Amino acid sequence: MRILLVEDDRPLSDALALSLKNANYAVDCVYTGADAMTTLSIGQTDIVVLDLGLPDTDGLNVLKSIRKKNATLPVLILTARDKVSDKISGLDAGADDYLPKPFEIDELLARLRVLERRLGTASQTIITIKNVSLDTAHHTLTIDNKTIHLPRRELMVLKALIENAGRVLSKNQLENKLYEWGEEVASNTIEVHVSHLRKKMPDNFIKTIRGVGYCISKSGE
Amino acid sequence: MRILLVEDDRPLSDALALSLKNANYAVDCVYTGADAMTTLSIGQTDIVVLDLGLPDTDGLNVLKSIRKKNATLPVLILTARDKVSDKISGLDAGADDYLPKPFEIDELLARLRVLERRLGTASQTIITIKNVSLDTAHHTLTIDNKTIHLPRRELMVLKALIENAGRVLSKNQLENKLYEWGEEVASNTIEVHVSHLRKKMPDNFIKTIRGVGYCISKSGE
DNA sequence: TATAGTTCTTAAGGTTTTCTTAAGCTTTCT
DNA sequence: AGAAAGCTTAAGAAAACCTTAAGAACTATA
Repeated sequence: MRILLVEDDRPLSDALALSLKNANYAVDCVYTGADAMTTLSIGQTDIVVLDLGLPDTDGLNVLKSIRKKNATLPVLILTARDKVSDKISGLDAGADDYLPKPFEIDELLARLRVLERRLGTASQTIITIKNVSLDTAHHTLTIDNKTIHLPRRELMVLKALIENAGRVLSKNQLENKLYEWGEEVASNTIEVHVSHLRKKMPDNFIKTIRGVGYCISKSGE
Repeated sequence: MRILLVEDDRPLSDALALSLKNANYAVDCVYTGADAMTTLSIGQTDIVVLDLGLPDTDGLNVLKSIRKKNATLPVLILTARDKVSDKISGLDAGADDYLPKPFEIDELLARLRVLERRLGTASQTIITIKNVSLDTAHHTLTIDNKTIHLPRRELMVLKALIENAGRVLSKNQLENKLYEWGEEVASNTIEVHVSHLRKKMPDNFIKTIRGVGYCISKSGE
């Protein structure tokens, strides 16, 4: 799950980014509305966390631009303004949620989970397909009542595939879910992780679609 | 657009219903969780506005029942509880939004609009786990009927973990529970405390989940 | 206020796990 | 058969975590 964090206050941005990373999100930080739009045009963002008090433009304008191009991308607004009227205009401009500062990071995380869940990419902590269930909080995979531990990256790959069950994800898309900017990887890492995963999972659970990518079918078969 | 309003306080319910009707919603009013479920089974409801303080059951249970039957029906929670933890448990139980009382009707309406738009597209003093029990009031730890003294910080770590048994707490979260503002710590303190704690506790009582944090399972194993 | 006894934080070094890379092998398609 | 794509494996590098010990910072007591 990849989050675009638009927050001009560096210390706050850094702290948030850290917490988000700890919660296993990939985070791209930008500090201006213009940069936000540029990043969004690349199309890798799953959720936007947007501070309204930006230096270059009013955050609300950024929000409106986002909405013009993408009607469904989840946007969570973050702001010091706490008048009810601000809230209302934010929500009406197309935000999916609104969190007034100061807030507790745990609440932000909870609200993000709501947005994530809504993405269809059901991201409760436990995701189940057939006899396989993945506990993303405890990093464990349970198959037929046997529980094993999964390392971070393998978990991320499996999670992405399960969340998108029925759809094919290319290696590139998977890489984008695993790695942030400037952290790109230049080898067959994904293949390796998939290989490791397969050893731990039922046969043929992760299918390869040659020339396209990987896929887990919704029914598990 | 048809709203199910679940609110047991008659005057409030009447007032809300009126405002909602003025805002062009169809409103079904019920005053108990049981009635709510009955109404929902008819399947005409678009959005649920749910008060958590109901006479017959805890609103959270109603919410969970709703979620079992319908994963996507938008639910907005309304409640007097305003602790962040309440919010989080509400959101995690499947609510789409959360509005603490008292609120302004206009904000409720704005939040309803968001949901609408989307439609288009431990508190006990003594906690015991297995042979370990922690008396949070007296700051003592008892293992197999032997009482052990714990230094303050170790106790805080253990308490946090035990109170959240079954959940994984990151080092960061633990730090947040231990240190106040301006008291932040810049080293591996948590690791050290955990290390010390482990010497005093049953083997494998505190598990580490690499890349995530620490966890004590509810059963102790 | 001095002193002794705890307790806390840091930091360094050691251990274990996890990640990436790269090379060679296998499958699939033309 | 040959080429391209994918799979597997192993090894070194990197990251995360654990342990220990030393000194700083408390606390209690005289």
